Amino acid sequence: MKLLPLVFIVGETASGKSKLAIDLALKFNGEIINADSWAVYRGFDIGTAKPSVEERRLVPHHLFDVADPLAGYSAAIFKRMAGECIEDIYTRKKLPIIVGGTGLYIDSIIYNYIFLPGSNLKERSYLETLKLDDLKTMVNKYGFDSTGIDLNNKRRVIRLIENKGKRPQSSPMRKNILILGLKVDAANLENNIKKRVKRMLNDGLEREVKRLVNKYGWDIEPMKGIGYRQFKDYFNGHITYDQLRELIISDTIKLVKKQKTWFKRNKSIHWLHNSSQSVELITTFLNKSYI
RNA sequence: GGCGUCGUGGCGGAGUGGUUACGCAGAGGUCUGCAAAACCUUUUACACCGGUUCAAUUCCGGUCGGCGCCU
Repeated sequence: MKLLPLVFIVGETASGKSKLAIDLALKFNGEIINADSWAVYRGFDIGTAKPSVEERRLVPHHLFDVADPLAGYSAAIFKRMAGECIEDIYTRKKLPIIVGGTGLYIDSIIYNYIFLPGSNLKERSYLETLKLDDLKTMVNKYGFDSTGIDLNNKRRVIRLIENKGKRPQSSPMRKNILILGLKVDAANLENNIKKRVKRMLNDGLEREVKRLVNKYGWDIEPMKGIGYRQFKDYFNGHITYDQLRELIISDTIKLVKKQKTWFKRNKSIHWLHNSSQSVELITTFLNKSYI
């Protein structure tokens, strides 16, 4: 059985993925699936640069606002939901376009990751209280195979214990996919990020953060994101508004570097330099596929 | 002008007569239920000149610069 065609648009923050996705969805009768780990949270709108109401009216957008900030989210949940969306879009004879900058989420679909069961909250919070050395001792005691596990990384060791030594699975790259990558050169990127952050602040990011903090406090996971956590010091008076803005900008640049590192290793990405290229690539791709 | 004090890599900040402290930033990388996370590797220095010493960033003298006090 041949898999139906699937298009990905990946790349770093502020590279223009969302806009390209809308253009392509309009042109190729597509629907957009979000693969950004922060835009899934309800209420986290401005800081995550979610598409506007008008944009969402133009093209169906999926997997935005699907997570309760208190409940959290994960790559495994994303993979399941995205799978459902993809099937759903196929039944409508439309083209799914997965768009996002979270490498792990993208890979979970490309390589069909089979995640192991989630963690037990009680066990997790207990394991988190232990020191890394104790966790390692535990691994040895139970005889779990730690080959390939980063034993300096507490989270990985905890996962190994939770999984009782079992390892997750993956498959070779999914067939019949097209991965488009958006890249911006360093000088422009920094400029884009500066503009983007200024825009967010003008659009009322401060109000949004204030509202979210009042509702959830600082400790929930999505509050630790860029454009949110930096406000804590600002509200406390430890930094000025200018410092706040610069901090958000530099943290965004750091994020972009990590995103680049992730996508660099996927040799199947077609890196684009202009949007017309993407139209040609998809046209060719769809001619070889069938819906 | 005199006395004292300080002068460490992009920034912050230890320390020593003879193995690069360290943190941040920078560079590279890992990545399967927190991934905008977590973790790993790594570049850059001891203001300048002279002296003592087998050996000086570390001791001594001077120069320059910062800071403080005094006249």
